[in-house]
Amino acid sequence: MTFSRPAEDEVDRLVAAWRQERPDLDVSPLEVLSRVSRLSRHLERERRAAFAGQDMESWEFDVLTALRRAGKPYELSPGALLRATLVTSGTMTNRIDRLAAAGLVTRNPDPEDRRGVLVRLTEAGLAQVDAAFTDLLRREHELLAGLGQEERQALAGLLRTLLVPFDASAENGGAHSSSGRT
Amino acid sequence: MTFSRPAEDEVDRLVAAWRQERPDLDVSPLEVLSRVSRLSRHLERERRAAFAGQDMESWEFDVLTALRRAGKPYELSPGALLRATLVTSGTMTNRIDRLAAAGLVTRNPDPEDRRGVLVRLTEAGLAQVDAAFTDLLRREHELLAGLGQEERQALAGLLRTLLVPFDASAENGGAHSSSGRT
DNA sequence: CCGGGATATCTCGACATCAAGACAGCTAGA
DNA sequence: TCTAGCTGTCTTGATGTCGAGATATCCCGG
Repeated sequence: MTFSRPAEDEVDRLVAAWRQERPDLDVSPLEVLSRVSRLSRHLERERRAAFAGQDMESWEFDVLTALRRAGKPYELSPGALLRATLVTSGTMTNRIDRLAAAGLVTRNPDPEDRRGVLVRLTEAGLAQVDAAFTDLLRREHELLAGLGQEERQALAGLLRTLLVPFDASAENGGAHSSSGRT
Repeated sequence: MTFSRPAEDEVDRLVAAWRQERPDLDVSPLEVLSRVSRLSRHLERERRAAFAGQDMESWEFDVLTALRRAGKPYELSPGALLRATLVTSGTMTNRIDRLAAAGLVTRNPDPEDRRGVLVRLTEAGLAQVDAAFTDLLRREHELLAGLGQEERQALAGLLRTLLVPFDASAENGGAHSSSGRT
């Protein structure tokens, strides 16, 4: 094996195998979508390992950053949080329970809607999320080291094109207050 | 709101919020990596919904396609399967148990290594995976409708660059037999 | 003012995943 | 040949997530 072939990834091998087995099908969509799935899985694994060092779980981080982004007073409804993190309502209730038990958020009644609840970051929560976020950015910056500035922008733009249809259909939801998964 | 602004996605909003709250940080990595995570999550949700129509779970599909890709006799070890699907060994044992109970695979002793097992697709498994895969490709093709041929290739290439370091470090694993997540 | 439908959150049970460790069998070197 | 270490698979217990449904409240039209 020489040294200079443009590096192959697992998806290249996977696609080649499919072309062998099913030459009748156009498997080219996998070149993009399979890479998105696999990359996401690797990223998730990295995040998990990295957060483990600072007593922080990946799911905690997702919720806390959504609150942090919202700005003072760092307060969002469970509904806004579940739209931001793309989980179901049952999952979010459970997450809030545990974050509250850990003292990172408080759960307060919404003065304007008696069905509602407002989840607010505590001092401790704010401190933890700021530390973890700074750290995450540093690590993610390294993951992108292989790409130049222009390439990153191109990549971001292409991904946005794929993402817009999904985020648009969820648009109605709730006053598109905040949202997004870090 | 006019109609022609270049469409925004949730990540644009998320990044804008961070720039407001933490102008001291360079959050540009999120433009790429947050989109990868969110897109993957949306794709997963789509797949789940789509497969539900044909008595097929997303995790079953992942395992069956890995076997299908391997070519006749559609047989791989649990180890190869877990590397292909990026799950842990305990998860794979559990998956194989359930697939075998459903009659989609059989579990046979490896004649060359008495610790080993070979998982093989049954006729029923082969039929199911071929049907599901054809269907998946059709749907994934539609998801990419927003991009032209050249854009897809560019996107695939950029993602490969990010993926190579991960897949390379796993390279040693097991005779890089097959692998890949569909 | 009332009823019906929408919305916000929570409850509950099923289930898939992970992490760590148990164990049998392989393999290379003394 | 024996042993030490490695590999491949399975076991176990904890945990997070989903999906469906329950409940309370809101809001609009009549």
